[in-house]
Amino acid sequence: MIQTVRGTFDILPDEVPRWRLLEETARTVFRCYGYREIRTPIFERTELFARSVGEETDIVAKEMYTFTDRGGESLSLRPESTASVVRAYIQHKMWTWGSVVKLFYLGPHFRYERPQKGRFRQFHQIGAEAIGQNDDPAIDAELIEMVEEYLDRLGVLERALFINSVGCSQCRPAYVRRLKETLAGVISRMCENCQRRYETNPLRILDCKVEEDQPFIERAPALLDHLCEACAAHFEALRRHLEARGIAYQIARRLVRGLDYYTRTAFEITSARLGAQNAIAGGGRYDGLSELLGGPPAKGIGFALGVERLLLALPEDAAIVDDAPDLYIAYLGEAARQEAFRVARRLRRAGLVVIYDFEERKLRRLMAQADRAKARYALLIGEDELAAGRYTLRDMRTGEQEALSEEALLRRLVTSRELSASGRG
RNA sequence: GCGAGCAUAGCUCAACCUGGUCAGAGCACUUGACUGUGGAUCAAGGGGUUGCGGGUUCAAAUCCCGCUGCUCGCCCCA
Repeated sequence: MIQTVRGTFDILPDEVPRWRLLEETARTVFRCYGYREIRTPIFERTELFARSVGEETDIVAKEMYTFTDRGGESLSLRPESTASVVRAYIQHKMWTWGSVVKLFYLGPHFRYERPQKGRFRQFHQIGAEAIGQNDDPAIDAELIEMVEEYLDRLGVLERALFINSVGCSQCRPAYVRRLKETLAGVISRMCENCQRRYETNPLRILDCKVEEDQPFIERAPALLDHLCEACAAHFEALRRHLEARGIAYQIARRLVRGLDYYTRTAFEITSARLGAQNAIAGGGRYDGLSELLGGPPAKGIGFALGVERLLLALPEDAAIVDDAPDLYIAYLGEAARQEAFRVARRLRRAGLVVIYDFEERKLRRLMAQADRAKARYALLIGEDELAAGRYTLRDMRTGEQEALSEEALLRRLVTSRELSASGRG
């Protein structure tokens, strides 16, 4: 039997409503903040990710699905989307669109990782980017507010917002040197991972969770205390903006981001309901990424959110069955069968969800089918109905039945559908 | 890349430790009790080379080895 590839899965019809809820709520909320949807290709030139995400990062070094196409070009399935969006910003000269361009995206992304709870090889992200000449911290605060608003609307509980600043090209290199100097004498006593990070990505040492390493990390200088004046002012302003907006946050002095392009603002939203992979959303500022990709100077901030993880943190009752049929037609006999097909077509044209069985069965079985399909109404067409020119409509909730002409039937069903639609809100 | 756990009917599981009555149950499915009326009840039925391969044994779902897959954790990240 051929099965789904490791780390991938089918989203079956029963689960699709939950996915649609997340996607449609995102579109609704982000649009209110002036963000517009962009759809970039699923694969790009490998170079795009190598230059933006960073050659040395795990994502690029060992997690990308990279292949050579028939033209000999190295391409990669996207492991994230910020690089693509910035590429599009440059390619389509979006700086001419206005001072800050706000875009959002959603779709599948790919990383070759060992699957576990909340982590897959094909996974889905929803994200947004604000790119332009302006790096006003109010833009950062608004973006964070938007994510919080989105999660509030979905009812995601047990979550926390952490913020930090990772500095800029002015202050971070000096800090990293200072960090390495501080740890130089003790690094040999720290865990293997930290020894490796010391060489590849010293900032990540701050993230280490090994108990024995904590005393060393506690004594290490914090990036927040070594920001340049401009970065420090930016971070203070961000805090004031968040407070003015009534958004509760915690400062996580050890929060760093894994991708090379991040600068200044870094934030993360976690949920206690997830497991080891407890980050639902993460993001930050990436001033200078445009230049890195050969574009004009530009500032930017964005975030990405893991759909599979968000699903884990969603309330149980968020699943809504939105495709229950309006009508199940139970016909008896060949003549009634033809009549059923004709009536169904007319009702479907009016937007009603109409189903029937293709097999002849006893009426008892047909009614059971209607019940199981959760149809709102059942329509009976048999010899009596054909002779009278009126169909028997049964309300599956109350069991009440009445004989209706085709016109009356259409009116009744359309009205019923409108009522239930407005009732659901 | 590393570590641990688990693979029995469509689904959830039992039998495995202490090898040996045909591998069972619930749910789901089909049919009937109920000739044109659903949800309940009762009955009958279909569906498994116990993940794959090898070994031990008179005998393997059960014990041993290998492989594959899944899950969780490390790592990394959303």
